[in-house]
Amino acid sequence: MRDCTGWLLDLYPDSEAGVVLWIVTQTGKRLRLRQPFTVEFAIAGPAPRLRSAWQWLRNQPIPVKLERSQGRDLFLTEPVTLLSIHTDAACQPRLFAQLCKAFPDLDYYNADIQLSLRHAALFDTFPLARCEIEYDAAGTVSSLHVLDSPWETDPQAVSLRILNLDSDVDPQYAPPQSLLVYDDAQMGEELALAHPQKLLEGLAEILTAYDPDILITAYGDSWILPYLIQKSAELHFSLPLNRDPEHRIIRKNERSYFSYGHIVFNNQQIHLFGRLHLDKKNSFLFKDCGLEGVLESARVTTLPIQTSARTSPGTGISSMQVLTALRNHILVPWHKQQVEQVKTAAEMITYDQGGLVYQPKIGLHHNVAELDFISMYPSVMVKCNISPETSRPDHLGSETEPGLVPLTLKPLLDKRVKIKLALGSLPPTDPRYKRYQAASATYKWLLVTCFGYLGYKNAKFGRIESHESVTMMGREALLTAKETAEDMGYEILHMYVDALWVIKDGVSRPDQLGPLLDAISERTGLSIALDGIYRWLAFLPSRADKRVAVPNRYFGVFQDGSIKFRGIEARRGDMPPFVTDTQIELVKILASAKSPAQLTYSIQQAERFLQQKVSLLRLGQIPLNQLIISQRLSRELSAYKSPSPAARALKQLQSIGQDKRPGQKIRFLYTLTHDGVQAWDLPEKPLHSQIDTTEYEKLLQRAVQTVFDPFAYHPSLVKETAYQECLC
DNA sequence: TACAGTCGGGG
DNA sequence: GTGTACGACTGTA
Repeated sequence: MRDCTGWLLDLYPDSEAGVVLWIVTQTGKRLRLRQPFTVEFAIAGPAPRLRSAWQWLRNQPIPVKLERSQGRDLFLTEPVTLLSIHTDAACQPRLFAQLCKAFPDLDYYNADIQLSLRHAALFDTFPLARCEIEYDAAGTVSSLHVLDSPWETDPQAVSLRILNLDSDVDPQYAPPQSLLVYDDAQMGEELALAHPQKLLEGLAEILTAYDPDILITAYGDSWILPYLIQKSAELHFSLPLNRDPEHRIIRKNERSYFSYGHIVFNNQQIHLFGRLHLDKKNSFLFKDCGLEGVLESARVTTLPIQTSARTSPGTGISSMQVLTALRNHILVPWHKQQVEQVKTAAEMITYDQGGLVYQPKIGLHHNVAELDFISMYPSVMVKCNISPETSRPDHLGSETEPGLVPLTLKPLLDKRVKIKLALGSLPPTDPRYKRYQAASATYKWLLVTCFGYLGYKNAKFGRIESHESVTMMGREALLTAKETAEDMGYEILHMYVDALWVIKDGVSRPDQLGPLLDAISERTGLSIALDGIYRWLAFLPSRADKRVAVPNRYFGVFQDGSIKFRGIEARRGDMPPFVTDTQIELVKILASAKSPAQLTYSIQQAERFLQQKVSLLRLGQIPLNQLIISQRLSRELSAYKSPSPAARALKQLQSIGQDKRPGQKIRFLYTLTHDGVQAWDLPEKPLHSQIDTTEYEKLLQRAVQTVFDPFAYHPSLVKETAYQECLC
């Protein structure tokens, strides 16, 4: 018998039986261990059907242990009678698929659960958990103890070997000539793509010598790894991308799906075994929060690192709920079917609204304080114990046992608060600072998504009534905050879901807001913080009707000089960088005015800056990539009923055999050509003389108007003097 | 003018 | 493998 202490790098089903565990030991060894692992799932239904299923299970080849049992379905008051099926982890997905095909009418429980979650429920494991393990000479684990928890803020760190794999240029802009292979110290090699055999040999040598734990690529999912795999096959070369020789690399297909009212495109994925492949271009989490964020997300969701890097926070929070359910012996339904309960008309009025949204007072304001509730909705869920099983408001607070959702959220919220507090007192140079920031940003997404998930009808533990309870409590809290502020002599300029903007004569310093913040926290039981005090802030009217305010169109500058803007052109992803940058720069110039008196001067400065930009545009001196419009395709080309610019650009691409799927972005320029646009991904770039500058001036004019309007200033873009200055 | 198409939002 | 809202706004016909 041997034993070791180490960190769990990866966990997946063995091809034969049980699970494979990869351990990075304290002494730096990489161990591949196996552990027998039996899993359980269950079916419910009419007794005769369960008897038939019992017979069927007895007569099929996969070994199973069957028993009658009872379980708790969160959505039912009575216990459910079950036929529970115990089988080996490696066989369960196949057995479930076959059983489900033979008995589609039964209710399935705990049937489609990630292996890592099942393991976590039993052994308290999670990615990078520190473990103490006993195993025999054949590498079979006999005991496993986890020594730390995902909720520790400073776990003993594991030292991982990281290898980066990029191309010399971004393949989106030009065809790459070589691959760059380098470690974290930026030491590495450049391998020419022109010589595949030499490329493979060079890479194999590095992989063997360095034996990385994590392979971080740019476009490894969509291009580099598929390319390497294909070349290896063609040349009969054995490239050690994988660490586990018994497991083949798997490719998960690309797909498009709906999320948040948009169609989203997910590229294909390449997963390795025993080594982790992370594609930084195919992971929102990686782009947002870096490797630290990816690892942190895996730790708290218990999803495998390669999976957690590529999934949405919705999947993450859902996994956490499933884990809570498993640990508390609550059945996890498959294909949750649930209808909204009938409500009276009166109930509809109180329930069926979202967050509280006010009409802001249009125009320019000075010394405005913005107060934000911290993680308002998740806090409400925990504080009021809102969960699918405790969601009716007449039940609110009456449950003594915390529900599934609060139980899941509590440790996450607590850890985020702990980290945020620590961040406040740490210097940015502290080694923990970066990790804490990444972790906080990661948890933020998990927490935010949890609320939406509560109201999603296909979520395993969603229930629309819980969703509505949360928004109702949120509205109440915001109204309480409003009353509190008014009681203390503040004027409310605006309220929006979890934030309010207030002013009061003589209040212009953060410390003056302390009593108000304390009073609101006291009266609502929720944490609220000062986002900042604006030197000035402009709430914008609707373009259609200048008398009507729009709840989320504003821009302003805080006392520290940082600017904040919502809903204006620069926030939109479909504006060309030229317009976005110019608009932001204009706001910054106006922001440099420390007092209303200095504004006149700043406005003049802003106008001069603007005239220069316009001149450069007309002279064709703005680089083409500053003029690219990027839009998300919402459908197939044939499904477009009217030829939008994006559709016309897509048509151009398709005519040269390039395709874009719904959810992918298409980039184009406004041109003076027949279509009025030119797709950026065509081999030919347009000449500057073909650019439709009036179209860009129109976009710019609009963005400029947005910024200058609150200052009652209306510049025209044509100014001969500035134009001539640029000509010289 | 009506309808089609795109975007943001939370922190 | 997991949020098909909702309203502001612009473009097309």
